[in-house]
Amino acid sequence: MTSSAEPETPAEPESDFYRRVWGIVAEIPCGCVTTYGHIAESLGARRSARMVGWALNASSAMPIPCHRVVNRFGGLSGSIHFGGPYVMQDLLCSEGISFDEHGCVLMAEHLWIPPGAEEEKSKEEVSM
DNA sequence: CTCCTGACATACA
DNA sequence: ATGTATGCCAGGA
Repeated sequence: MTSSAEPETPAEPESDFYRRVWGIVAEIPCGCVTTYGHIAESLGARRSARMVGWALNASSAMPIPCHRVVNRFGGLSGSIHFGGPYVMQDLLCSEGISFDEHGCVLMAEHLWIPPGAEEEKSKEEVSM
């Protein structure tokens, strides 16, 4: 290797923010789903929940289970960009995830919280 | 170069 | 409780 070649980062395709999102989404266990807010919160930017969605948009060419990322309502938001919400339902269904009458994921049964987000929260109840 | 939109969430009125 | 407005950052027109 050339001595002046960086070990990595030949050219950051996207912001580190994106990679962070992909890292978390990629950590989502099978049969579980997470929400934009929780991902953003684990990143320390709960206000940037939008950016999380953008990161997923850029992850179209990445091994990121976007179908495991749902909105606060448990609805498959990214399903639209996948070419069909039914495609995702079948995908999630194959992972053992169930849906309700509205076609939303049963977050109460499959909601997964990324590591770090749990520590950040619980700050409003501590002031007891 | 500038403005708006965009796969959401939260806060305030 | 509902609705409107804003925030985040980046990409597209």
